[in-house]
Amino acid sequence: MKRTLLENFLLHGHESNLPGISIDNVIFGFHDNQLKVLLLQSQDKDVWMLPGGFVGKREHIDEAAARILKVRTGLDDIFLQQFYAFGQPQRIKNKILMKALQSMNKKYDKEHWALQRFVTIGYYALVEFAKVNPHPDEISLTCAWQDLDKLPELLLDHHEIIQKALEEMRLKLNYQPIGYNLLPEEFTMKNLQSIYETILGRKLDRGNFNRKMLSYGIMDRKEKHYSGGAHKAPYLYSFNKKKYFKALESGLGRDL
Amino acid sequence: MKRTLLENFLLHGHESNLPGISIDNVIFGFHDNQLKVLLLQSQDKDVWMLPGGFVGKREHIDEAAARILKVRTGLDDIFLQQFYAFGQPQRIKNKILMKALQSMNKKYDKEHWALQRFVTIGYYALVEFAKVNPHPDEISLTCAWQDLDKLPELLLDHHEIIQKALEEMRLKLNYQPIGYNLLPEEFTMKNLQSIYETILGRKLDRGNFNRKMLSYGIMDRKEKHYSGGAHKAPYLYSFNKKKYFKALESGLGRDL
DNA sequence: ATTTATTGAGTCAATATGACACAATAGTAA
DNA sequence: TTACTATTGTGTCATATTGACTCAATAAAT
Repeated sequence: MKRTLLENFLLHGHESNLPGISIDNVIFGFHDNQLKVLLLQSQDKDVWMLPGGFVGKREHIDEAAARILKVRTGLDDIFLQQFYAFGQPQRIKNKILMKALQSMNKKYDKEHWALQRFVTIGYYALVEFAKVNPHPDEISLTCAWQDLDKLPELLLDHHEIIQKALEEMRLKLNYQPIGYNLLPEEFTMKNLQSIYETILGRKLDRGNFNRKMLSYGIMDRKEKHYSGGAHKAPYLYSFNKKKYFKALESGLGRDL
Repeated sequence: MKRTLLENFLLHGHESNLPGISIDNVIFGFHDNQLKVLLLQSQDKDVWMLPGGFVGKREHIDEAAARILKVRTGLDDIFLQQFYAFGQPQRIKNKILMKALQSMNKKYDKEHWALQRFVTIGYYALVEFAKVNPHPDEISLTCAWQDLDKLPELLLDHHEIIQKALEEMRLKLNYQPIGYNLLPEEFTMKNLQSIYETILGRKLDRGNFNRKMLSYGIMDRKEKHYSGGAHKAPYLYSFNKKKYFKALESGLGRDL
């Protein structure tokens, strides 16, 4: 069954997809006060890769990215941002797909559409960790969250792609609802601070971070406190969506 | 002669270029205290477009962008930054190329490689206005600088592409040598301020801008004054390249 | 009951910012 | 030569922001 899907795709994919263009999604989630990336493990078991795919002949590249995201996470309406196109001439998806082709005992040659050079367009997605049910596909064994700072060996330039995603996210931190999309409805100030620290790549002072975030007036403090951890129980907050998005228009921390 | 080049390109371009991918350069220059964009006018005379081109089968997309830039400006080693990929399914280069094909009286069909949908990758370039000698090509009549705020009618989504270039440039303003690449060796503080005002899209206070720029310690003040304009002659400055690039690493205006 | 790590709140000096003011001056007009 | 004008270099000052730091409160663990 799975084999049939893959066969069909390799033999007929060129009829419905654009040649030479692929999409790779860097899917970020937040758990245990750490940023995670959703990765696939190939059947070889030794290499991990970003969940990617191709673009339909009449499909917007943004739609393609959303479709691919949905396959992996089951989620609709997810924040998705294109950030860079990667176009080294060595970008050829040979390893994975060649094995697949060989295992099919099909005839194929170097001209096979899936063995050509691909320019890949990177998107980063911000998802709420708890809502995701990772979903492997026909050429992958595993689909799992990986710590950003403990990434396994990755296919091709996928390591570079993740780094670039982080860099671009850093630039847009004050203009996009990054905390909003990564966190659940209710969260602690420390949760939010951890996200900022990871994206900015440096530690922030707790008190000052607190003061600054609250000064934007974009969060509502709940009566409830977080319970479960040791030590003093922190307040829970949620974003005031209306004020948050209003503030993002001109950029957090930027003056009118 | 020109006809032959174009013919050759349309008939054989698919052999040496990647299918379905193009490059469009937004080339910025600075003159008369205004930002300008270098545009091409098609033979139809009514539509302008960004200077673009295709990617060689073994060429890095960055190299392709640099090659295309060189053809237009004659310049090497120019600051060039990829900023976005545009992939609506309606992106078909029909108008211009169809006319060219028709005028050749060659047989062609809807499957012609140049009439397929293209995903275009946008780069912005920052060039020193005075060093550029605009250079039209075989399918263009004119190649000229246009004011950013008085753009003529543009092909396809090229207007959107220019806007996006500006937006992305705004985000990177503190991390890229934007003034350095747009200005000549010596310039006035007002020149620099005009660039910032255009990119940020708002007026800045003269005195405060002055104070802030000088506080970075990245500019050397010359003994000479600018002469030519009426009124008090301003100082000339030049960037201290070493300090400038050092400061950009952590971002202008950002703390350590 | 005591310990412990963490939280909420606050202090305070140093720095940055925004909004102005004002004298100096290069070319222009008289 | 002189007055005029628009622009420049520099400075002021009240206010806002920042970074570094305290300290009492407190929830869970011992």
